[in-house]
Amino acid sequence: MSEDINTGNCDSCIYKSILFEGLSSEELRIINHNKTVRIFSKGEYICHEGDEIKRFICLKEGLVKLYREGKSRHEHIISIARPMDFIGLLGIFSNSNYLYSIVAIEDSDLCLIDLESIKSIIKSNGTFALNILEKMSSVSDQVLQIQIDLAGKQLRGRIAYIILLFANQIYKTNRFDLPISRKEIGDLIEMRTENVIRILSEFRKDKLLKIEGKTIEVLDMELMKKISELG
Amino acid sequence: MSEDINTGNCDSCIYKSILFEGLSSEELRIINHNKTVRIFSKGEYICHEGDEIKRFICLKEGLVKLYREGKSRHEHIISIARPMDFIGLLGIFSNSNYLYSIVAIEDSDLCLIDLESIKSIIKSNGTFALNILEKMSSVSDQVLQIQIDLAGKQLRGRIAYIILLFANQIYKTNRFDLPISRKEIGDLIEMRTENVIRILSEFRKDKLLKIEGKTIEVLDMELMKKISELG
DNA sequence: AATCGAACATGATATATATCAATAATGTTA
DNA sequence: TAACATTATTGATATATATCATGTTCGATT
Repeated sequence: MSEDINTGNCDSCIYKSILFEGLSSEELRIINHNKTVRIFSKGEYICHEGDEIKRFICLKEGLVKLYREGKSRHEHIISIARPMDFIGLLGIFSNSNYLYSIVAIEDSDLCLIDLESIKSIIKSNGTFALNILEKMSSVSDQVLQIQIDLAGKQLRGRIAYIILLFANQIYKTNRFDLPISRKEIGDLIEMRTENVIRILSEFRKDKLLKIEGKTIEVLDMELMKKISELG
Repeated sequence: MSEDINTGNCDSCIYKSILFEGLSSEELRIINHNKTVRIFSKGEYICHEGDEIKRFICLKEGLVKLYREGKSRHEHIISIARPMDFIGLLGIFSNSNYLYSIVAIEDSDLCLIDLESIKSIIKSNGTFALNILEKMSSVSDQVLQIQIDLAGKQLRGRIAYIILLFANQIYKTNRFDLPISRKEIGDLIEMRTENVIRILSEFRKDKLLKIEGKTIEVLDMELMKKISELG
């Protein structure tokens, strides 16, 4: 386990302009004194399902996955979160315990802010309150949209959808390294590992994708979009 | 179209104690003057996908469905909302337009509050802000949980899950009238109408359910729970 | 370099689900 | 009441997906 660090200054943080814009210097001081900045290595747990929620978590750098252990079936990945997402998003203000686990899938730089401090500032600063409401709403909404989008698709459509999500939303390039295994892709879009592999191979044979291990290149973006939408 | 009415007094509203508890009398006056109370008949649209979001919608009585028109496939019902749900929930603070349509599936009594008025009170009253954040978070979270729960199940499990949702969450009784058609159940849990009917018949033959048209009685609650969890 | 386990890959087969077809029941309108 | 449309139902079949079996590749460890 790495040590907690509190070096990062809020003034230079990417979140300052998004979230903490209108805060008074006193409010910023509170945040600054009640936060922990820490690097989590790939594979390291950030929280476990059932843990008490004590921190408001911001992802500064890296990539994490939120997932639930299925009682009956396999692990279900709820979301892959990237910087600017408030990864403690869902239910953080309505539940006292996490409904999912969070694990770093790349080395990640996180800022953990004491939740009570955030709540006290919400109470005292309405603009901040509205701001945080908008941001949380947006992130939760995105997660839900993805679940709904996926629910209506069959395997080919789901694979195309998730590849495009990585290409266009997360890495913003046609060529990228998958941060997760084929099994984890299956956990994310509810299909078996074998079928993930099979359909990726199909897309490779059909010249839609170039695949070398974890490196994926989207060769025919238009057709991928069509498969994702209609699939 | 029925006429807009503004008779309901906020003092006697079920939402007052949940949501508007700590408001000053001036703030309550603002709400009271910027709201519309209206009955929507069964089948009537409350909003259409794409409409601009201008109101904060509370369901006082009745039942509504939120759904998206699928581009490729069928209609997808996102949620059946009941009183105490803020049905304009998802993205109301982060989007300017509705991502789904809302239709009354029973005669429903709604309170439509001007969204800007709500926002201005959020800014001026931190306790209200935190309160609304908690409630919105809770409702969004529930919707997401249901989607995630359903994603991992096969047909029998999904039918059991949705029957239990109606029995335990919505109507709170073992015997109730389904407010929606078999086709709509299919739209809600992503399966074809024929299979909804088939599996309901199966459950009837297995003495799990008693079915007379739209009236459903859960005969073996324990087994239904097991099917729902493991399915 | 040898060994081990995990991830990747492909084919054969079983199972789950959708689709198609046909009919019955129900409600709605003229 | 007749005529019609919508919903509910069941069976036969096609398709999609999961499962099983087996082998290969890759990376970590010794």
